[in-house]
Amino acid sequence: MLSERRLEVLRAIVQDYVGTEEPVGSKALTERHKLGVSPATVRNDMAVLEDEGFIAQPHTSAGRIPTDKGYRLFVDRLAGVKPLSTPERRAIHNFLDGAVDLDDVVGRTVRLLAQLTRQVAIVQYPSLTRSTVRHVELLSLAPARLMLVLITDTGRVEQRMIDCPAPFGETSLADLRARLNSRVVGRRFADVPQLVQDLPESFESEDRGTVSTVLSTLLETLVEETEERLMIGGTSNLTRFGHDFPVMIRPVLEALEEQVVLLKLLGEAKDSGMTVRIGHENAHEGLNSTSVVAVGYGSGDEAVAKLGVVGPTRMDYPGTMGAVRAVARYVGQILAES
Amino acid sequence: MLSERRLEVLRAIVQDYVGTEEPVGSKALTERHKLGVSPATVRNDMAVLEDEGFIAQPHTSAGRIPTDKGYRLFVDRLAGVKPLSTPERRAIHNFLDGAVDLDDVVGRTVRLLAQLTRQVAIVQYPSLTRSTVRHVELLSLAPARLMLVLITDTGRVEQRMIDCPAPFGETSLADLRARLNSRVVGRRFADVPQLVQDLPESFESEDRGTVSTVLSTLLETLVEETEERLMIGGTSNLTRFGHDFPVMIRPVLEALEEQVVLLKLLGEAKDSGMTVRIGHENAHEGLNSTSVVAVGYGSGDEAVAKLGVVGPTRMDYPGTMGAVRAVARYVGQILAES
DNA sequence: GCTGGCACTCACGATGACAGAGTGCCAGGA
DNA sequence: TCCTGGCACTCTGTCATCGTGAGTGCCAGC
Repeated sequence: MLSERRLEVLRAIVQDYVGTEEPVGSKALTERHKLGVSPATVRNDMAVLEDEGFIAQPHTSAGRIPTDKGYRLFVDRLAGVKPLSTPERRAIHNFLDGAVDLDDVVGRTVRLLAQLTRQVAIVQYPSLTRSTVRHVELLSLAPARLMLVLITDTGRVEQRMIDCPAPFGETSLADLRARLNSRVVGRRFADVPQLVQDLPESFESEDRGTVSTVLSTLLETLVEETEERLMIGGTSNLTRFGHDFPVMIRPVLEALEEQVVLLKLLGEAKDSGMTVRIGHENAHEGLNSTSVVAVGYGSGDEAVAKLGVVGPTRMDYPGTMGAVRAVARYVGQILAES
Repeated sequence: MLSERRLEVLRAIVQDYVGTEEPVGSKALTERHKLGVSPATVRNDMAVLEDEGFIAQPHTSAGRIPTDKGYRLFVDRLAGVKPLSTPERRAIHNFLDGAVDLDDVVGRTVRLLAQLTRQVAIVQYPSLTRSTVRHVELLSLAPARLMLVLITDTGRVEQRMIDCPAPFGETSLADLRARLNSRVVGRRFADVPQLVQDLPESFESEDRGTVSTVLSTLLETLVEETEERLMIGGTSNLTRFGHDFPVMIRPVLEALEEQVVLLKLLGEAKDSGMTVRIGHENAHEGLNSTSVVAVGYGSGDEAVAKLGVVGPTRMDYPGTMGAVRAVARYVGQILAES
């Protein structure tokens, strides 16, 4: 259907439009790109591309702009991932190497990503359930008050207060702590529920209530959707959205404030490989005029969480994808070292 | 200088302008408010108010709008703090009571405040240094790897990884943990440095290095400016900023992304009582056209942190102040209970 | 299947007229 | 001394008009 040249025309339109933010016409195209044909020919090609739904006119007698479908084709077939420049690569290292703490890593990553892509960055904390248990700690804060601390191999630390049904002695506490750890350390959090199921049975009846309470708090902490956390940054980049920006920006800001929406957004991304969702491909209505580029990251082969950026559909896809991928890889490395 | 009636005129101007977002003229004023005088008289009063710098004209033959100085006078002498309605009060309770966790409390507070005031909300986590030590925990994650966990009476939990210079035995660990806690529990974090100063001396020389490392990590965690954390929300309310909003919004978004700026902003607020900073009274340039309403909150008399909102200078001061104060009080209560 | 030419469309900017809101000032009255 | 009504003036915002230019679609010819 689409000859090589027509694809070339589409690519040129996307590139020009991303650069100039203005509808691009046939004449300008032939001037800026060596297509080897006349404007009239390009016009014919454009008419075809428009029929097929890849480009559109804001109004008669204006240039064309790519549609979501056009960007989709561009991303899938016409563009690669642009590798970062050496200075950019170095910037990533410099910026992330100073982190002292998982919060710090995530915070720096968000800022870095926002800066590199000049868009809104979202970084999910390593998911508990997909991580491995490094340690589980139980502290006694008051006679009938415990604190449960979960530590993952990715450096994430989660804590919960527990009000015990009955006072819990130091010996019982040490006992529970030891048994708990011997069962779960080194295992995946997702498997923890099974591994601790029968634990209350092995305790004296007076302690059994407390042990059950502790375990149920532990399990609650692991519930997906609840345990997910994320950080967001670079919202001021939304101001570069375009001329029609007052209209566009509000729903986007609103969507970005809803953790649930963002988590769903990242959740829709594939577990492996990069996911690009363009305009209306995003389920959330407020994000219908944005594109999301997301990718999983992790210390090993498996992704423990995702990160990505949100920007106007009119974005530099190759560059953005390159930055997102590079950052994700390096964050993975850092987590592996910690 | 300023007669009672002139102040009344200023109040009317502020109220109308806040409501309509449009310069207010003498005729409209006399119609909407029972000033008991004619437009011409109001015009004369306005001329005086303008001479004194309380109001200004965007251009000749337009109505007047209050200046920063005008708002200042309004806040100081013409308006009180508007108490919340019962439904609003109830909403605060309902919204905050479900929190399970300090993160949760802070998160809910931010959302609540943003919703009540329809502005950008900022909530600082309880400062470590101003809180009291509830517990200090040391965990051994690997032979030469410790985790330090600090727990405050306000429910804040902070953790740090520590790489020890030498392996550290379980006995030494228990010893250090016990001595540390016996010295600091119940004391203010600010006093901790003095209290632990001489601790390394009482340890065997082989452990002394590790003990020092632990202590220095502990002290680093307490450094002001570093230990401060905060959460922000309601940025989508910036879209209600006004017509000239594309220009205004960018610097504000940028400022809001800089934790340092925000911390300084809250830091400028008085420790007790409510602080209102109007327009140019804010040191940060990007916030020159915003006002900040901030107040300290705490579980007792003393403030452990601050919270507040950022909005256009053209804001409903009495209402905003009422909401900020009410939320701060209730958050204080919640912290005291936890 | 490509090209040049041509008529047509439409957004955008400049211009000018006009209405409306608001002001400042002044002279007269309480 | 202070308030008021009246009046001339200023300025913005809006609307209609018009010309320009970019861009299109179509067609006939190569």
